[in-house]
Amino acid sequence: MDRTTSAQALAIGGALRKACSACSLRELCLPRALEDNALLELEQVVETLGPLHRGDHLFRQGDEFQALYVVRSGYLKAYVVSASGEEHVLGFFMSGELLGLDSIPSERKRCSARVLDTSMVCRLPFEELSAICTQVPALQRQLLRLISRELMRAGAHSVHDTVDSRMATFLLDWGERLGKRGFSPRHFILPMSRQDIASHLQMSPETVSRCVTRFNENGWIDMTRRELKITDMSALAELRTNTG
Amino acid sequence: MDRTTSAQALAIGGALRKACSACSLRELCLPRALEDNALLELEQVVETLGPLHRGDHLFRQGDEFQALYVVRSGYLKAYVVSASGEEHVLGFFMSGELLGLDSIPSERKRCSARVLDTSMVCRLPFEELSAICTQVPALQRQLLRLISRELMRAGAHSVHDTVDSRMATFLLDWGERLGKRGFSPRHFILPMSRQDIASHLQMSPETVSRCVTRFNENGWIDMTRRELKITDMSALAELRTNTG
DNA sequence: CGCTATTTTGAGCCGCGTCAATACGGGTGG
DNA sequence: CCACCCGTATTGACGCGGCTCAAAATAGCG
Repeated sequence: MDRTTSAQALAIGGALRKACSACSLRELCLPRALEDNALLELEQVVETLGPLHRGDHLFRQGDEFQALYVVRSGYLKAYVVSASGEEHVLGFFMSGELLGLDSIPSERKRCSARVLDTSMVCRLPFEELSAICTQVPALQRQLLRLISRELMRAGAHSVHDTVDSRMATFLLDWGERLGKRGFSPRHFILPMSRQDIASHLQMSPETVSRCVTRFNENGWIDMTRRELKITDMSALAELRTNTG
Repeated sequence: MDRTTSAQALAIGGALRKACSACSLRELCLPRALEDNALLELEQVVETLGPLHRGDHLFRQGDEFQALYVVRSGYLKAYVVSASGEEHVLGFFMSGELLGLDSIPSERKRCSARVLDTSMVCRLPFEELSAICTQVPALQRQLLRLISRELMRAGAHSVHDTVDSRMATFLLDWGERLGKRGFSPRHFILPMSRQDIASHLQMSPETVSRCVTRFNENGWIDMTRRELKITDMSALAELRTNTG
């Protein structure tokens, strides 16, 4: 999947530059339910960045806050580096998802965003976006909608569920997000390392590994390296207690 | 403090009904940095609720989303009830703080809010608020600011710190929030039960209790029941690793 | 002054983190 | 095409923090 995705992004890169209206992500993204003339305004302030490559930084902790970002294609992770120097992964992002919402008040980025797999990204300068919002209530609404969705996700992070529960939730959630984008929700390639998963789910890499092994042995999944086939959806679904 | 706070709220309840501009919370709240005419608009859609009493619900999980709420005085908690029937406390709120941000997209409240101690609350009907935002960029900005602050708080919840670390963080944070409101940051009365604290910090009530005992023995705090004196600020500060 | 809810204390156990060693895989150069 | 190397992933052994279960102490309330 790595290569396919990035190749596509490259191929249509030129066209992306001026077309929210033609974007396949329209329904998932900011312009959802926007009228044509509003879309035109939005398009004028959107810049497309990329292709960005594995390891590149979209922004860094401490940078000045200036823009929001939407993933066009590829995958990114957001993370903070704690005082003790360890990385803590806040989340992973795929096409249509919004990054950078955490930093508006401080005027400094609270986290860094790094590319996991070759990506195209739309940049929405915040000042301009904000200005358009005052003219287009629907856009303002949608922005709030997306922000609030983000809040929910953050709040749902109920640790103190079992390790198995958190892992199952993570795998199912990732599959569902892919499903909304037209990919298979039960067979995919994860773009992040075990370390990243561990950090995000608040456990050790060893535990992630053991968890995967266990799931494999139980016949719930078939996972080697980063390729995952979910073979027993309902078994995983039973493990996750929370609101997804 | 319980009685004092609620009594004040009652005493000036009448005046509150029409005065963002005279509100002592103005700097902490939504109207921060708003011009006078914008304030007038805001005042016209704000309703004041209360006094609400311990145990009352401000809203419940599943309710239709219609408004945001700002605490005028008193204390509330937000929580979700999981499928297994247990309560999970998402956060505690004091004067000037905003509730209800998690629910915008779903049109249904994702959590419930319950009064911990007699409270006055401002109700901001979302439709109207949203409409004013399109006319008053500064308000829109401030709303985003508050929402984003909320996001940060949610993200900062780094479990997998020690129990002691989480507890220290919680106590210091609570004190600091009180400090911003003119109260002592090192001597106060917590409005929530040990159970609530435990749920919020993702630990068992027994562990909370043991933790308090330990802190007492170390001479860091002097806490009996809900009254807390912080006697060694720096000891606690050393425990908290994260961004507060 | 008893009754009940909350908090504290104690004993025991288990999940998961830590440390350490091994296996795997992908890239590189001969 | 194979040998080598290094980063990532797996597996194993062990210890401890914090959960669980259970009981005692304390506070709030009629």
